[in-house]
Amino acid sequence: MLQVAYIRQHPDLVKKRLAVKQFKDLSVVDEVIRLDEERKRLQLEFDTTQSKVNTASREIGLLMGKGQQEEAATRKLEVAALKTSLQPISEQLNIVGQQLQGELVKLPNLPAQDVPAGKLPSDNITVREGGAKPVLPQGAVPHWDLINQFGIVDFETGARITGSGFPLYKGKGAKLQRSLIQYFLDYNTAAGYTEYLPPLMVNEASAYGTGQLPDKEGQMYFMPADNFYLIPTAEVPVTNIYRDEIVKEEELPIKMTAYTPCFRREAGSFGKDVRGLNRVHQFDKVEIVQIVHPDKSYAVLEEMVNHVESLLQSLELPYRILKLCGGDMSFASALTFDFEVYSAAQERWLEVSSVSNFESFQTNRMKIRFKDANGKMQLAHSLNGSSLALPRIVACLLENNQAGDHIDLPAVLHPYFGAGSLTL
RNA sequence: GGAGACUUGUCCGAGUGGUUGAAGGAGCACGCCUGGAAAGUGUGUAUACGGGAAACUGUAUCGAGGGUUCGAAUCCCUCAGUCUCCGCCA
Repeated sequence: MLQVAYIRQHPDLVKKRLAVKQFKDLSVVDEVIRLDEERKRLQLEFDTTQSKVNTASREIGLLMGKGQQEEAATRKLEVAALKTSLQPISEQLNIVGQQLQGELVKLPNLPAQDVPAGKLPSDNITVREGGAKPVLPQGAVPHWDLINQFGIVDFETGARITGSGFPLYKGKGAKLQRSLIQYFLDYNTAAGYTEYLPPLMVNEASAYGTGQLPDKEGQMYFMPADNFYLIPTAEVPVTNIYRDEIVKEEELPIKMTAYTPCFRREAGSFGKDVRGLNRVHQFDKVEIVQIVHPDKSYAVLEEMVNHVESLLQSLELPYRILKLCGGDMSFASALTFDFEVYSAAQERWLEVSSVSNFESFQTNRMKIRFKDANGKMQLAHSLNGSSLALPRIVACLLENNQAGDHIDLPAVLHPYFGAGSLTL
């Protein structure tokens, strides 16, 4: 959530930046400013009247202490009158406060200065590429065929147990998942991230904190009996670890990593985009999250990008890093880098990670703050990234390394998988 | 699932209707003391939203939300959470 004070001070700048993010309804900004002024007016009125009530009440106490009952009774009437006049003010103040909040949550985060303008994924800028696209053997097939050949993921049975998009990993397929998770977590903890295993369901306040609510509730699975949401990413529970906390400045940066399954409803997709492991309702992911000093967040973003890049390099997959344009970025992000790996048999790029700086957008909602050197309260900045989402990594590993009767695995995975290749 | 206890500031902990934003302690900051440090000692130390050039000042906040009252951390109701005992259970 943007800070009202900032909007008030820089309305034109805010509008300009929102336009980069393809946010059309700029009247929201004016409405926020108007409601904020209205709120201040009412607040002042409420405070002055309440102040009179408080003073009178104190005096009544003193009078009664002195046994001057009659005078006390007179003053009570006075207070009653004040309170009657206070009622509509307080109601109005509440309404205006809610309206202001309602408008405020409509505004996405402002994109950073160097976010490219543009609406579509094609407007994203390729920052760099790495790894070489493999030359596949004759008769190479996409991963959904390999999965069947090797008997490692069973979509039909998963669909029977739950529904489509809920893969059932089996045998070496299940072990490959476990190997990847373990490797990713080890890689992250070696870089100083603290490992967490968080709850997989969150309450409303947590979903609101990271920006999933109020806007995108349709993307999450919801359990009405208990008012819980299944997490779409570990980002939600992990970032919320510090919700409503005032941390010590020297505790920053806080680096956290977690493996969780992720649940996404993702209605409305079809065709080859969703074939096989390309897009599923439940998948495994290892996430990294940092809570940092505002002055450092862009340096940390770069550090996280490098971290994920090295991880991809270690998997020996061809990849590219994109700087997302304003129109393709998420609601809460100020700057995002997407990582895609090249799926050689499908001949397409698949997104496997998204690393973002949210600046104070999430921490403002969650009230994650620290006291700076001057003793001033400041919002921390939050960042997160995938390292990595598994299904598409698996798709690429399978497709790019297929060798007839087996699939070669990158060296880093051998100790985890207990073998150098996946065989029939 | 049943019964009970509890939820106060960064932390511990007092406080059952009237200057209580909240005693006391710890921690932290600054100063004194010291060759330096520890100990000792003095002072300060919540957040949000307002007003004010500033000094300063108003309002709210003692798990959350309602209520009673001129006045609530203190009384009542609802909800959430923590702990203990019993039951059940991987």
